[in-house]
Amino acid sequence: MEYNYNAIEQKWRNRWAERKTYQVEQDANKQKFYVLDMFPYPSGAGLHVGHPLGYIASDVYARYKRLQGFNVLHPMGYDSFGLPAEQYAIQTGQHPELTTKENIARYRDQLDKIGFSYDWSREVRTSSPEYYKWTQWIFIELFNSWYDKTTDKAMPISELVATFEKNGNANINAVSDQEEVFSSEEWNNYSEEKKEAVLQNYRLTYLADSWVNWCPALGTVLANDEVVNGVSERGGHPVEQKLMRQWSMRIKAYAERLLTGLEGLEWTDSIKDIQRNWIGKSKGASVQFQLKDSANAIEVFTTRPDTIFGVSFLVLAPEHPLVDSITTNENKEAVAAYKQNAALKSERDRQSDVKNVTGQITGAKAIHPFTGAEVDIWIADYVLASYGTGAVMAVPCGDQRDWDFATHFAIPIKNIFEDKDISKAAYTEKDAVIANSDFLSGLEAKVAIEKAIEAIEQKGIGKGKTNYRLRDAVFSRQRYWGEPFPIYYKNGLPQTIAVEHLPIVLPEVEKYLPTEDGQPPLGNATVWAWDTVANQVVENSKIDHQTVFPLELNTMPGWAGSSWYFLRYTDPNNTQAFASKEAVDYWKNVDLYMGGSEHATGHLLYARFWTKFLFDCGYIPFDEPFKKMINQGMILGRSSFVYRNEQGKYVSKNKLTGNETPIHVDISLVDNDKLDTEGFKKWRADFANAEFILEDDGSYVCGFEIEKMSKSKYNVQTPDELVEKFGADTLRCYEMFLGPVEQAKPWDTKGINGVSNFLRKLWRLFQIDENGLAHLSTDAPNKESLKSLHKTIKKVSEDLERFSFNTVVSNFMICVNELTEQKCNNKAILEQLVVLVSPYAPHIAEELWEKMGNGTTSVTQAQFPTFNEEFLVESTIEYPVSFNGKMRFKAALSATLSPKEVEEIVINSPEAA
RNA sequence: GCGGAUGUGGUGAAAUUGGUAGACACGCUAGACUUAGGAUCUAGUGCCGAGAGGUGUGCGGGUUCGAGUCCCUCCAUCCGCACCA
Repeated sequence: MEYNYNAIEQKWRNRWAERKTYQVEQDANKQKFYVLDMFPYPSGAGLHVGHPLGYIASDVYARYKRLQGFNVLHPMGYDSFGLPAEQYAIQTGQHPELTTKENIARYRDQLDKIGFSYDWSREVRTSSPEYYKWTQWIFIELFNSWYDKTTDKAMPISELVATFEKNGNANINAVSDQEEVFSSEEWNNYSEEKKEAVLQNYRLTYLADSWVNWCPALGTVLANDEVVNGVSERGGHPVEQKLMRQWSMRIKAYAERLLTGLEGLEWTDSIKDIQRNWIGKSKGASVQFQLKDSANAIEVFTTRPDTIFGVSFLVLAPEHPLVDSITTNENKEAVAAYKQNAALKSERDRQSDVKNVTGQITGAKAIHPFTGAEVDIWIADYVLASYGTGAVMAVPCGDQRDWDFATHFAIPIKNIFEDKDISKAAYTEKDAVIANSDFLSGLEAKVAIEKAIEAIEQKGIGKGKTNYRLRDAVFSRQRYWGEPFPIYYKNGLPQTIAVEHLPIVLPEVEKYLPTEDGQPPLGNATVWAWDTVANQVVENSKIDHQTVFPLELNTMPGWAGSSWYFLRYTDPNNTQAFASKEAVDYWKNVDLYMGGSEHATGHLLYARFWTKFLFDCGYIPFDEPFKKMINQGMILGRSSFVYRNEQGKYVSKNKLTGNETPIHVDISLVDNDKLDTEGFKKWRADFANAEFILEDDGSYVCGFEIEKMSKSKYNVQTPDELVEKFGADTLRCYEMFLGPVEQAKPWDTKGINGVSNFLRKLWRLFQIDENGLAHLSTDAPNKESLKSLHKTIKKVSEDLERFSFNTVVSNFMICVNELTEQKCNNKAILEQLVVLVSPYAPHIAEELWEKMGNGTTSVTQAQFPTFNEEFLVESTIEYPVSFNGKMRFKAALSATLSPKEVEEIVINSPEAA
């Protein structure tokens, strides 16, 4: 009987659903294993062949772990808040919820066809109120917490308030923006507004006026990771700096723990490095420079306190708060002009202008703390207001930027390094011996740094300090399709809404655009006020600022819901908590996380932050969300092009003259680079009367390019057609066979026949007759077949353990080829082979499993075969190696021996003795 | 500029610890069979050479009995960061 994959796959899809084969429950007797895919945003384009690559790999692994007896949690859901649905709503008026639902249905349909072993009873959607209720709850928890540096964890804000009432804030060691020190009396006499303003400096999520990345085209602010090269990540629109009152997350509080936590993670070095880089820790010192004509001092941050005797001027960021007050009269105009110029420059201009040295002297002078010399104070936009203290001590001999600046403005450069030439460039290595530096002279830089910090601290003008480049993350978005904040405003002060009244459900609006006076889209809602008596959302008209108050108009960013979703899967329908204690204690964190590396500085950092926070609060027993991560590479599309010339004719590739414009053409109209010209004419109205300049053989040859798959490039390969044509099992094996999952590669179906053949050969081994019966031998298996099988078991388990998904398929092929050649139809052998193959090709495995007489059980309940070395040993070859004039024997390292075994053979060889 | 990764046939790629480089598959060549198929089977296929043989993992060195693998220099490609003091 032929291998009819369509019928078989249909049959098992239904059975799995009926039997709830992949539903898992907590089971204290079984060890858990949590395999998770990054959940997708359900876009209108549907799933393309790139999506399933990671999903298939993780599904293979989940199935493998299940066969090993683990209780495997393998869920799926949707990151369903997002921009495209909202933009579609703006254009068409269709509610984003509707669009999202339709897209999810399509995704689900596509996913089901590929045979994933997801437990769909645990599906989560970030846009469902039952889910975002708990996103809102976490927000409130953050609002009600502050970071205590002494205990190095988040603590309840109520304890902080209690301390303020008793002792003021003098002994509080917090991560905060609070600079003012107050006593308990002062605190107790503060107004409510003042108290809240102070608390905002401590809360882990807070409202503050801050410089944010404002994207006028998108009409919203963006987090740093959403801005790439000065333009928005989505859409590539320009981004400018704007001072706005926004919610922020005090992620900086976790900078050090986010850094050290990386060490224990099995992530790739490159992702860890990207995060390290993003956090950007640097050690150094802060030093105060007293102003000559004022009581004020300028605090600078430096990583090279050892070079302090090389300071020849100070530079402030143009936005530095002291600039205006210190500038001398004769420089006022020039400084103001420089400041204005700097403010007008966009991020992008500033970046492209790096090589251009600019600056302006303020006329003010500071006193060098050790030499007492007067040093000029400049402003320049190479100093960033948002890093360190917004001021630097310039050491031109040791810093290239300072050197460039000094050279440009003809400022004398003092050399404080022994035997180093600084006439052409600064000497920036940390290996020089310091000279001309009083008590630091003669010391090596490393020693000098410590000595300098000591001296600075002794003088009381600064201290050793660590700085992080990581900024607090802006948490407000001026959008409709996101989580509403559980916040209302009383006298302008933010108030939280108690968890029992959550969720605060997204209100209906007539327009999804911002309001005319620039308010976020929720400003269009007419039922968007909070009644503190009835504890519900009521009409805006009822706002009286006594019992009914306005609600927050911003919504949360896309990363809010995705920062904790892995926790929700452990207990997705809980209405009393984000997840029960028992559930998170049992399932714990994700053992294997599969997803793209593009989330390195976004989702992956924020999820780690929230996990650490929830850990601090005692809600979860771990402080890292994802233990092991694999980053699947992007599958690229192969776009096809037609070329239109100036006369409007379409020119075939080999007839091009160079003056034609390439136009993307739908890849479904192209076969083997040849265009279906009739189909092309029908494709779009403007091509209906297309005229062609063809090849000599009368065909039209298209050009191609490897690009990211996207709807607009008409190069999207959906998995559906391949499932239809070859079957899901073939698609699964083929995607794994393509190469290492981590690697980006263009999609290409050339090799799919080979994989398809493999499954057919596997089918044929079972000699299934016209009545669908397998003809297998129950005799004792022969040695040769046992060897083939066990060689494969060994290889496959080793390869799966090291996540080498592609080589596994090759080993299956070798095994099937060998068994075919051996004419093996032994039941005991083939049964184990079926189990072995089932993670890759679950449908055919189930069918064969059934045909072997295991009708009542599923192959998913089988045991993963164990490797028995006794079937392999005789396959080793020994060969002589000439070594130091003696002859020795060493075993050839065929795949069948472990290093230990090889060692033994070397020792036991008579010649070696 | 800094940090990370990668570099192997016509193609996708294997080679886990330094031990027969190119497994497995695509493609290609020749043949067999046929109900002519995107079917199956057989043989061949790194490069040079008729052959014996030589040569070969981005370039150039080094360590080693032995290097795709370890070390150094350089080159190329990709990714991340980028006036971060």
